[in-house]
Amino acid sequence: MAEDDSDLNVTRETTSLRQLVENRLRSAIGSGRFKPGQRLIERELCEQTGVGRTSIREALRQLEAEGLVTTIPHRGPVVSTITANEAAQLYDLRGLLEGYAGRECARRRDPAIIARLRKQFVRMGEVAGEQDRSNLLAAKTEFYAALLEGCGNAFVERFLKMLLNRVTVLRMTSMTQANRIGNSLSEIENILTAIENGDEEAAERACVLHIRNAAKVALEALARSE
Amino acid sequence: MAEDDSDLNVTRETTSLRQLVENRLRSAIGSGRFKPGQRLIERELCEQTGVGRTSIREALRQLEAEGLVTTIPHRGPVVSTITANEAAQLYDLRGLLEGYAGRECARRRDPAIIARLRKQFVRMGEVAGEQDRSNLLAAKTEFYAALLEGCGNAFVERFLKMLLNRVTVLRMTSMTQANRIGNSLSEIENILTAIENGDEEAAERACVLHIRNAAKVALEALARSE
DNA sequence: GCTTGACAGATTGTCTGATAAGCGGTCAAT
DNA sequence: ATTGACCGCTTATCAGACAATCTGTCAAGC
Repeated sequence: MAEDDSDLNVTRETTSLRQLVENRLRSAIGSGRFKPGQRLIERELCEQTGVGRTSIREALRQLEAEGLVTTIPHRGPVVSTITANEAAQLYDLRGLLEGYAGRECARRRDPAIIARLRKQFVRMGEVAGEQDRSNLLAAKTEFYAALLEGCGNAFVERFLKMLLNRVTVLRMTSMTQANRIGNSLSEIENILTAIENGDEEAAERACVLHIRNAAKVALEALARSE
Repeated sequence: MAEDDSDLNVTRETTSLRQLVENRLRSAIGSGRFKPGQRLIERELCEQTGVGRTSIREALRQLEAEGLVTTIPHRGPVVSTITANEAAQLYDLRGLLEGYAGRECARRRDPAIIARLRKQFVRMGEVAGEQDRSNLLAAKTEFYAALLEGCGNAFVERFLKMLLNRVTVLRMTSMTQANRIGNSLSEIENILTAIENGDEEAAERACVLHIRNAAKVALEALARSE
């Protein structure tokens, strides 16, 4: 267990092609470059990425397992769509898991995690006024990442990451992040202070409330768009 | 929505080969035919299943995404092992999710689900005395399946299925199902009656308690085996 | 004896090309 | 308007090939 900070751990960046493709596709879907419902034709992906069909197909299988794409037999993969009903379930579960994560963060009070959370919160405040929302979104993403890692449960972390990917796609469907993102700042502050104070109950409640509010906005927008 | 029970919905049996392979491998792992830590060599799997490498590999990618196998670069896939620490996290999350499932079952009180639960519970009682535990295990599996479906949340259902698969592998690691399975009958009865009564709190508590007890036994056995 | 370096075998990672099968749309015939 | 045959597109799956890389071994050197 002799791990000092002089990190010799060389994690090779040369990941497998499949892995790269997987990440590329994931972010392409998350960013809206591939829209929900859109067909993803293997041959086209081959041309666009420059890799063989093998790697494309295997990457697609993983995304399929994550629920990000749905494969229709003999028709091919499409970017997963989501119904209002499923979206509600998604947010329900997210609330449950993120509540757990918040609670655990508050219980553990890992200084490193808290520092990361606070840093991102501060950054959110700084960039909240900007026209371009991408900085704010980035800070928020980082905040969540810290929250997930902080809960100390790899399974929760993994599942929440999956759910977040799906939520991102949902945003693409219903085009609803701009207004909401500002309002949620105070909610996030509540989460942060509860964690800093080690108040498990409050942290859980704050997380759940935060997700509930997000869910409300998203579901309304989704209903409107149908 | 005119769906009567004369079900014309012909869902093709002829699933894809990849799907079949995936299920085969999953159950081979779940049944202990492939043991944790064991290497799974593609070519051997090809010979054993009689399908090409493509299908094998794609099936492996899905199992990898589920966490059931771990692929070591340029070395190949192995059946995932699990540390005591991870196992504790696994059970924590399972408690959380199954608690939710129990609560939701109690809230919804779907008669069809309740009937299934009760049926399996009765069956458990009938076969509890048998020397061969497989009937009991089957009933328990069915009971869980009904509980998961009954919660009405596809995401919860899916995640819990993943976790259950991992737990099954864990059993293979620590060889500990025989004694426990009998003791849990009364716990299961508590779950069932709480759901039948529509008592959400009690259902959640009963589920969580059930998992906690299961976790304790499993973790002790796991610790002993290390 | 222990470390180092080189070598060989095993296995995956990836590509290519080929064939069969299934889905969806078109279009003529009834 | 419905039916049925036809056709193109795309996947599903296979076989074979080659490079990259991991692992273990074994001899050489200190």
